Amino acid sequence: MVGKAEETPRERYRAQVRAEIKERAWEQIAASGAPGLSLNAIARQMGMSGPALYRYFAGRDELITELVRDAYRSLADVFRAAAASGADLDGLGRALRAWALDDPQRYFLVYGTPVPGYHAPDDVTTTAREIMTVVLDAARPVAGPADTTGLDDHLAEHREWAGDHPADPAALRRALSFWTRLHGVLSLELAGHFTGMGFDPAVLYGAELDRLAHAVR
Amino acid sequence: MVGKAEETPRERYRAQVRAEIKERAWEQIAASGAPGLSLNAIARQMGMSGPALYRYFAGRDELITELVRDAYRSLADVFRAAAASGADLDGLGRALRAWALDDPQRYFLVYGTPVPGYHAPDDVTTTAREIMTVVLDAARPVAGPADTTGLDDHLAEHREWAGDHPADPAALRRALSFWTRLHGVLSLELAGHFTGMGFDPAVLYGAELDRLAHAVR
DNA sequence: TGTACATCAGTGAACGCGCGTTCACTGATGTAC
DNA sequence: TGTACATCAGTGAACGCGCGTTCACTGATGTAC
Repeated sequence: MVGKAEETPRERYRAQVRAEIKERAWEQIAASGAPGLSLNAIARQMGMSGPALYRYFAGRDELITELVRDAYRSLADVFRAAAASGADLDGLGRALRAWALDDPQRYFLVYGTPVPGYHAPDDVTTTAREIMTVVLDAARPVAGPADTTGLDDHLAEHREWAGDHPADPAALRRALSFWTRLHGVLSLELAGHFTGMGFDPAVLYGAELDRLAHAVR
Repeated sequence: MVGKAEETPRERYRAQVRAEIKERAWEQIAASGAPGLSLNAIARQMGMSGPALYRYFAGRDELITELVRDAYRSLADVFRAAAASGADLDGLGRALRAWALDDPQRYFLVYGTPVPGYHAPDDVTTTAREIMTVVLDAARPVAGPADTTGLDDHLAEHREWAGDHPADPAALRRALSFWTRLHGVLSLELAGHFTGMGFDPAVLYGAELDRLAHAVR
């Protein structure tokens, strides 16, 4: 045995099959949405029998939970990478749109209509916080005009969600607006509500992002 | 026969049953989301057999389509009523939030994650335009500062969605922002993404609406 | 007012389907001596 | 190096379920003469 974390062939194989199951699952979600995800259909597509999947996942719920986790993780990674290479709020906004367009159903799995009854695993809140931290970091340097709505005061008093991040109220406000405004444009675009309206969603998104990056007024 | 539009007892009965089917359908959607809607379950709840529903709807798809239509119609009515009693953008924003909170799954049926493959009936675009017109009317009187992002120019050149509404580019921009920004806050709130974050979604919504009502900068 | 007929709401059985999941098993792969 | 054993991936049959939808029918309600 040489050193640590040796991986046996069997472990490698398991990891590969697990990965392929997830891939097929994403394909299926892309094709017919998360509610239509079927274990048997995945197995069929992989040329194996349904029960075989139970070697890899405890059941349908666990698979979906894993996909949700991966989706959060994926966005967090994208954001961290962007930040690491010097992206500001504007850069994060572009990264977000690229990530969303890359796989709309993945975006919806995270930010879309919740299935009544289903609850995401607790550990994704950690990843969600990680995402928020990156945004808060980027929201900090920019100084915008004062808030006239009383929102800053409210946020100053309710900053649990920011953890111990040293952002000032204006940055909290900007980070939140980054989230809600971009989601507003993005989710309507991905849901197809802009089709046939004439304008280019990218321009709308860009304008919204511009106003955020320079200052939320 | 007295006058016009006489309604026979049978017609009245039919209308009642149809209405009850829809009610139960909404209850079911509220409980387990639109994808989980089942004709048999509705029939069971009404104390009748499954096939009986086929007297009232051609099938599951037609029922859902009807619900989508009703949802759009409902929002359009709310907006028209608000506008008729003198509501400005701020009033429309409040009406929108009330309508959404009143039945979150109805909101999601209109603005939520689209089911790949399903297409809303064409005639809802008429209702959607009606909704947009009310917003455009309200967005008109307010004069805000100039746009610095080039969005106004773009919208001036792509105003198909506004029909022949005489709104100027700034109003087009404000109307669109009304839609995307409020949807951003509202959909995240309804999906539960703000729970546990500390702040009050109503305050965030109110602040966003304030900035819209006074001027989109 | 009464009778013959037409309309139509609702039933029950049935079809075919796909689902998630369990279980006892076969057969291949890896491990220990 | 060879043999005995343990591990474990995958199968096939089965269970129970609910779904949407069709079909031939019963029985009540309404209509025409």
